[in-house]
Amino acid sequence: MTIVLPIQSLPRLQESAAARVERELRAGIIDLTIRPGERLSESEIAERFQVSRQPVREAFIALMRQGLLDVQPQRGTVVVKLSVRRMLDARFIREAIEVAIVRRACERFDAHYRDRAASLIAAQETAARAGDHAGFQRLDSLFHIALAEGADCMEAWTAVEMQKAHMDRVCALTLHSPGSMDPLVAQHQAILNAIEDGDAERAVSAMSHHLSEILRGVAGLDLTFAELFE
Amino acid sequence: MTIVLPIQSLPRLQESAAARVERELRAGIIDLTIRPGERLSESEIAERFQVSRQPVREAFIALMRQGLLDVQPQRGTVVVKLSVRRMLDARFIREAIEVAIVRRACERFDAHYRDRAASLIAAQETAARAGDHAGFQRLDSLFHIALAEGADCMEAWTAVEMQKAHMDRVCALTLHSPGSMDPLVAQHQAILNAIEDGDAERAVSAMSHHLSEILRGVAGLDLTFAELFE
DNA sequence: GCTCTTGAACTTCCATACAAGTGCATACTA
DNA sequence: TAGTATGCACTTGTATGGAAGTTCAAGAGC
Repeated sequence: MTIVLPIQSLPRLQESAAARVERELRAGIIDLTIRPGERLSESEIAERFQVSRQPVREAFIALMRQGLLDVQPQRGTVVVKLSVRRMLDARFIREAIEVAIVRRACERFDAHYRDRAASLIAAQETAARAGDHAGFQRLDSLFHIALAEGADCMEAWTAVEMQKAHMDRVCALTLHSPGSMDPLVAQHQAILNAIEDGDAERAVSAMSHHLSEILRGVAGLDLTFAELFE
Repeated sequence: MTIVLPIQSLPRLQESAAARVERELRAGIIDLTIRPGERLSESEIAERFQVSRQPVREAFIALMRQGLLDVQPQRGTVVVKLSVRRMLDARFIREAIEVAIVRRACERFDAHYRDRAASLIAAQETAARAGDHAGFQRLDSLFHIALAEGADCMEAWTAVEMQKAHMDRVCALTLHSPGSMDPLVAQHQAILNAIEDGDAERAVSAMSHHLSEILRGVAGLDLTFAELFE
């Protein structure tokens, strides 16, 4: 007797070419490997990824909707420049949603994700001491996701993710000094503590403060890196 | 001497085929002309709109990102069914953002848009008396947009729009009784009054209450129209 | 009657060719 | 020289054919 796995029910074993191009381009745009203002072209990217123009085009359109590319018909496609205004707008929207998330988390928060959030904070301390910024950033994201999951707000998180990209892109410019991560860990702990206490107002103000502090050190970057800003 | 207008600086005179297909399909999906659970296919829609499959495909992908279509590779595309959960998630996100908008509006609100919001409320009263539900819905949307514009939060509104679709889709099921629009007008007025007074807490609770009342009458629809819900 | 195979008819995904528009350099004209 | 055509090289947008995968029903084999 052979056991037949329901393969067809899985999403798909291999992501599509369009999805791969979009994922890699997105990562490059956010970490500024692909520079703001840079001109892209469907055919050039297609050649680089060894695919046809069509999946590249679909990736371009998707990234345009996310506000990362500017597709100008018959003219060309450019990576949108950084923008203080756009960053502040992103922060405004993100704060609105994440504040609502922690407020709900104070009412009901899955115990499993409370433990997960706590262990993520511990991992962040380790990463901070090791000076592992890339790892820290990944753990930071996972912490916020854990809050959303614990509060049963994953749909809200997908809305946050789009905005987060515009904050991350500007933050990628900052030089990470050795002790820059420690305050963020403490802020995460403060948020989790407030949630565990069920203190909504404290949780909200802790999250609000945290999202402000993330952007500490970006002031003046639009002058230092003027060519990257619009 | 001939005057040459800078035509090339305009966005584009005629929207692309893909944009047109997306716009029309989206409208149909939201007003339930295209029924939840209905099966679509690129070639069928392409024939209906007299375009090739490619722009239809792009429209499908865009609508999938908005959570309105479910594109299953090599299997088919279906209009996602209505979902109470999804509607509540949309309301949660929308409330989070719109509450933040009115809160900001209490701090700074462009006078021009205050007048515009007031005139929109007046127009809503007229539409309500005439029993013009389609017109009322359009005016309702314009009112919320005016708030966002007045508070200088248009980026936030684009985030709201995506969620709004999931609420509108369920609301399209409700039978509009003659007096159902009057309370909504009053709620709009309450929101605007609070903003004019600069009373943030009152504005927030007015908006919150308004967004709750919009969904009045949808309770039990998932049982009455079980085949449209997942 | 039941199980398995097989093939036809669909689907979405990708590659390729062509259409249409933009910008720029070059050459031509007054 | 200044101004104006004009053609070329590029861009994105659309059409179409085929590749890869899924579903389903008909039919062979037991």
